[in-house]
Order: sequence, then structure tokens, then C-alpha cells
Amino acid sequence: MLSIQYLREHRDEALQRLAIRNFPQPELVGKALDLDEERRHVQGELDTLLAEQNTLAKQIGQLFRDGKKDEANDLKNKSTALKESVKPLEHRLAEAQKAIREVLVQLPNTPSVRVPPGTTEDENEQVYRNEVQEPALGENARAHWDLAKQYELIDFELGNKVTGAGFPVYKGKGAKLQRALISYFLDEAAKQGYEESQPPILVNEDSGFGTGQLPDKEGQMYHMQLDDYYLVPTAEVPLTNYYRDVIVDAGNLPVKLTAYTPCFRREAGSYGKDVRGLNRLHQFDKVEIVQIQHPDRSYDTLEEMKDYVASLVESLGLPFRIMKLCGGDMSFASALTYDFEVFAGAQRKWLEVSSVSNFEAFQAQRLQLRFREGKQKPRPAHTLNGSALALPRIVAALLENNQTEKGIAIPEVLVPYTGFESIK
RNA sequence: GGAGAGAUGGCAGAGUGGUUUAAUGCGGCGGUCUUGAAAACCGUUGUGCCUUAGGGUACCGGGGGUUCGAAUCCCUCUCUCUCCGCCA
Repeated sequence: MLSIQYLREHRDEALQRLAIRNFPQPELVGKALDLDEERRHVQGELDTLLAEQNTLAKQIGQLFRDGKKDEANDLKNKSTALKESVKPLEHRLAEAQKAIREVLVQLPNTPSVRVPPGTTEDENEQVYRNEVQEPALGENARAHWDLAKQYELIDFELGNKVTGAGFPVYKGKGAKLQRALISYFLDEAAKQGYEESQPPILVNEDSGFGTGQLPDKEGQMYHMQLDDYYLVPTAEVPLTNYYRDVIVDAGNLPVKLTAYTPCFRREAGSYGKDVRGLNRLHQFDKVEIVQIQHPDRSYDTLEEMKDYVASLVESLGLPFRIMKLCGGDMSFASALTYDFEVFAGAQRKWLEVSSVSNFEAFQAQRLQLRFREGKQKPRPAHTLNGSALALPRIVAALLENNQTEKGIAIPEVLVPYTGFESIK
């Protein structure tokens, strides 16, 4: 959520930045500011009346103690009359506040000025391509879903039976590989100073709102209606919400958190060719990294996180590229996002395996997540997060790219975790 | 699932209608003292909003109500704790 103060003080800047993502309703900014004008006016009047009322109540109390009943009753009548004019003002204030919030909630984050304008993914900007070449697999290359079947690593049909499409069962070395990747990613994150925790994977509505999934992505999360909880679409939600309603001392920044969770996404409305095998699932595993940082340093931190994720993908020996998303392709809450894509050799497709974003104060505003520097007033902190990494497409690329006549080679860094060097 | 208790400032904890815009203690910060530290003493210490200043206003789990006046009374919701039952 953008703050009304920011819009008031930086209206033109906000509009320019919203234009980067081709936000179709820039007039909402003006609407919010008009409502804010009204709100401040009403609050001024209301506060004056309330002050009078408070004074009267105190005087009445004093008169009663002094036994001056008649005078007290006079003032009581006066106060009763005052109350009548207070009520409508209170109503107007509440309405104005609600209306402002309704507008603000519809405004996406303002993209960083470094974000390229654009509307679709075709306008994303490649900012890095590592030196690992696309594998030359030849005619007999098999897609990961075939390999998974051949080596009995993943049973899609069984998952389909137990639950439904998009809920695979990992078996044998496939299951071990999952566990190895999770442990490896968590250990690497710990080396970078991220504090590991194991969060709940059901979250309440406040948490969903805090990180921006609610209300606009309501349909993307599984909702436990009986208890009004949501299955997490990413560990970002519980991790970031640890700090909801918290004021962090500036000396404790940055806060660095990591967690492994299964992630659940309904993927409503996503049909088509990209859903085969591991390419798009309703349940998948992911290790997430989150940082809470001082606004002055958040973009340095974003680069640091990007470099860390790059080193992780690199260590697995996969060909990958980093895309800076254009304004139109960025998520609602993001101010700048880097997507990581690995090349899956048999499908000959680039698959997104990580998304690293700076949300600036957008989430913090919703979360009431602030930091305090010395004796200054608390200010919203900046939040960032990234996948490090999402497993399924990594597994897809590893299987496809590392396939040989003799089996599938396991990257060296994973061998201590898997206990085997290849899948045969 | 059954029964009971409770939700107050960073923490502990008082407060059942009127200088409570919340006592007291601990913690934090500043100071006095000291070579330094500890102790002791003194002061200070929440958040949002409105306001040029001074100040005003709201917030005692959420929402609603009674009253001139609510942390305090009423209704309602949520959550937490204890005991019992069930159970990984």
C-alpha cells in the first residue's frame, strides 16, 4: 500500500512511476488526495468538538463533587446537544478513512525509476546470462516427465489419484533429491547470515493482507473456509509477517530470514502447454529468503540478494539468465523484480526458478513494519525477498540437462546431501 | 469436544463510572556521583492522526451499545491460558 503522505508530498513522482507499469487508473491518485483533503478537514472540526466535550465532562464531574447539581445539569444539556453534532462528523470521518483505504488498496506499488517501461514479458530486459551453454542433447533428449517415469522419480498419476493434478508424488531418488536440495539451499542461506525458521504454512487473513496477497490475489490461495486460514503460496508470507506491527531498531537492520515451506497455489486460470510435468504445480517446495532493510540501503541489498541467488544457480551448473522485469510484468507489490530463468534442455525452454524483489515500503505500509533511527519517528522499513530456490523447475532442468546414456548426473555440490552421484 | 479463567503501555502488574490524557515495579535512555564500573539518587521513556506555534484528539484484544463522562457497565466476536476428554 502506498501511503497517503507519500502521495500528498510526491504526487507527480508517484504518477510518473505508476506510468512505468502502465497503470490504467492514474486518476485514483487524485481521488485519494481529494478524499484525504476532506478527511483532514473533518478531523479538524471533530477534534475541536471532542475537546469541548471533554472539557464539559470534566466540569460536570467537578460540579457534582461540589454538590452544584443545577449547574451540572445545565452543562449536561449543553453536552447532550454537542453530542448531536459530533455524531455526523464521526460518521463522515470514518467514511472518509474507509474510502481512502479502498482507493489506496487498489494502487499498485510505484516501480523504481530503474524499471524499464513495458506491458508484457517480451519487454523484460536480460541483465545477465551465465557462461554455461545450452546442452546439446540431440534427437533422443527426453523431457523431465519422461525421465521421471523412466527412473521412477516422480509419480504424477499417483498424486493425481491421492489429490489431483499438480500434486506429484516424489519417490526413491526423486524424493531424496528433493530433500537434498532443501538442505543444500538452507545451509547456503545460513552461510549468508539468514536465520532459519520453520513457519506455519497456514496463515490468517491479516498476514495475507500484509504481504499483498489479499485482497487482490484472493483466488490464487487455497482458503480453509471453516477456520478462515490460507495455505501459504510462499514462505514470504509467514516470514515477512513475523514483523507485522513491529518497530525494529535501526541497529538491527538488516533482518535476514530464511525458511523452507511447501507452497500452494491454485493457479486459477492458467491453462495451456506450460503445465506439463513439473513446470507448473499446485504444491511445490521452495526455500525463500527475506530481508528487512533501511530504505537507504535496500537497493544495494537487492543486488546482493540477486548475486547470491545467481551463485546458487551457478553452483548447480545450470545455464541461466537474469531478467529485469518491465513495469507491466511486475507483481502488484513490487518496485523492482529480477526473475531467474534456467534453460531446460529437452523442452528447450527457459523456466523461471526465482524471483527477487524489492517492495520498498509497500508491504511495510500494510504490515505497519517500521524502524527507528535514534530518536526519530518510526518510518516504514523496506522489505525484500527472493526464491533461493524453487525446486520443481530446478529439478526439471537438472534431469533434462544432465541426462546421458548412463543416467543422470547429480551436481557435485548436492552429492554430500543425496549420497549418490547419479540416477541410473 | 466439555468446564472455567482471562486479554491493560517493551515486560510484569494495579485499576469496577469522574484530576487515569492509566498507579507501581522492572527494563531502556539521559544525568549526578566515580579513575572507570556497579550501587544509589534525580530526570526521562508508547503509537497514529490534526495543527505554523502552543496544543488538540484517538488508542487499555476487535466491533457495537448505555452515559454529560467508559480501561471500568451491557451486547457481540476473536484470541489466549488452566483443567478434563481425545490424540501425533
